[in-house]
Amino acid sequence: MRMSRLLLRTLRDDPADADTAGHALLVRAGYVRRVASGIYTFLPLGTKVLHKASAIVREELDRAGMQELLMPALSPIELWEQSGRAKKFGSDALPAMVLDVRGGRFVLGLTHEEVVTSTVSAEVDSYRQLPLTVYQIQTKFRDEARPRFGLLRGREFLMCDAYSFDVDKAAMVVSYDVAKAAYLRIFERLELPVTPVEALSGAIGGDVNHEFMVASPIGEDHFVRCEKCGYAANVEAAAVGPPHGDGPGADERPARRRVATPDAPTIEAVVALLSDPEIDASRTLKAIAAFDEGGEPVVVLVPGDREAKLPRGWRLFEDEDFAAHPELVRGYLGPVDLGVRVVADASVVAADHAWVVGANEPGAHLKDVVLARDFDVHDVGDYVVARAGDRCTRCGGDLELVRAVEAAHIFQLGLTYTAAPGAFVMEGATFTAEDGTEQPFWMGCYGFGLSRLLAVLAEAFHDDHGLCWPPSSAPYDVHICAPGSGRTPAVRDVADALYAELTARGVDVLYDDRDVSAGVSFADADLVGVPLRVTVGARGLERGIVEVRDRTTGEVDELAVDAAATALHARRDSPAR
RNA sequence: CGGGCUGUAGCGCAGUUUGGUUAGCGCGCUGCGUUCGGGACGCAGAGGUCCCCGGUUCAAAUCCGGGCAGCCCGACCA
Repeated sequence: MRMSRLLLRTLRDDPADADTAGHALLVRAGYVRRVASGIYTFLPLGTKVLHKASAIVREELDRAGMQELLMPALSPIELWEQSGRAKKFGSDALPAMVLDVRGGRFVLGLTHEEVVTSTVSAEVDSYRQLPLTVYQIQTKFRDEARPRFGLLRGREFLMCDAYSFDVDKAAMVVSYDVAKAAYLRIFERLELPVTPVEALSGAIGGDVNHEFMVASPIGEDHFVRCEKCGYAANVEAAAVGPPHGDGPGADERPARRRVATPDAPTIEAVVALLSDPEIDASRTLKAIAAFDEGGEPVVVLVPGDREAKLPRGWRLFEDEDFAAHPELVRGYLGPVDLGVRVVADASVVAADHAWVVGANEPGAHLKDVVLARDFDVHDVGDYVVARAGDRCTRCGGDLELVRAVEAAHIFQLGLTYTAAPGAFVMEGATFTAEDGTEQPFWMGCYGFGLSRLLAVLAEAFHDDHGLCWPPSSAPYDVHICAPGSGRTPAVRDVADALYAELTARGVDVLYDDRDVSAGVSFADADLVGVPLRVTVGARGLERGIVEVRDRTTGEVDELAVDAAATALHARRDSPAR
């Protein structure tokens, strides 16, 4: 591509609305432009990178035996009503965009379990057609509460989503492992270090699932990793081991007493009000009202300085639930003499000190409350969100906390969309098994954020001067600069010839044929970040050479003019890194 | 959804407090000339619904009211 013809304008200043270095560079270097909040145009350079990444995704998924198809972005709401997920629209978990148009009400697809399940159900009747995994690369829409970080969280984004269909659980696990391995190969080819972590499944459903996390300072997620045994999990899902401690001692402790705490419904407010050097948030108990999977009210206790984590299927109390249960006083909940089932995190039971707890009446708390003496718990479990320094449940090692971007997320859906009671079951999602019986499909689904990947790559691969693409995702293989070509015919002739020869050999070249100063040409080359820059100039031609500079390492080599094309072609195929 | 900040040329910004000629600056853009291997310089130009609607006033980018958009922070509850 001749740069004089490329739809490209580089910017000298960071755009005012860019909040990360990577995104600022994608805008400055002319890869993307914002159209509206969370909505972007991919200019030709950005589109090239999307195509390069998509090609890798397609190659690896095809190689894993998957088949590409393309489903509509618009789907009739009836499909979502059938599965029951329409009821979740508007929530954070399922922020769907819904459209009333001629012909009825449609949903702009934010994920395609319903569509793919009805499609496959209509085409597959027999176990002989299984296993089957299909995928698509398509634009998705989500009504995000707050789009941010450029391409990282948009309202419209490009995604690769795959769906597997199997005869039973064991076969599903095989398909899942195949997809997981394929995704790992994709990240390897993109040169992005990724960590698969155990995670929560949210509104998608299913049990086993993994997120593919890329460590990054702009990540919106955190995962914990055990340095010793390699266990890795999202903090929301991580199992946390009980801390050391013997539980409350048999020693004499002051009796519990009531203290007035008006207008102090939060832990911070209570601690501030008591202003007792002995009492910080860790000496208070958070008591959280929720419904368990059976719909029964339950109160969960965690230390006041910890974030709580609810088991699958549990649901927090909302305003109307508190209204319906006046005995549970919002902001002043405590375990003493509470007529509701109480469960506690293991760290609560292991602690050997007294607690400050809500008194179950507005404006009052209880001090010096001791487990077993003043209250009992019906069950002990793992109810806290992991944090750095917690112990690994597998090996007892220390967990470290890593900030990361969720680049992909894969799920073992099982029968969630086909037969599981109370799940998002679609009609007729069955096949005839070998024994002649009708059986539901066992499904998996596998999502990979492609436009988000652009943001992740830009964040991972840049320096002060611009982007530094790895060859696998770079928009071009080679960038030719020809300073002085506008007034030195020999330079122009050699550069033109090199461009023509490389292009003929299938090397993808960005040729800066603009009549601009050397400084501008080099600065733009740095900004755009093509892996190899070739400089054809009068200075080198006097010695019969051109210069090759590696954008990432800064290493400079010299090549004889007449051998340059051959050498660059060879280097493109096996980058010397 | 709550709070804060912002909206002026393609991009980055000043001007708004205290209303007053023809609304400025840098980058970018066009033309001519000089220069030119790390974002050159001179001269001459082009480019504006000052976010929108309404109001106050002789006069509004500036004051008032309402709206919209962007960015940031927070988001249940403990």
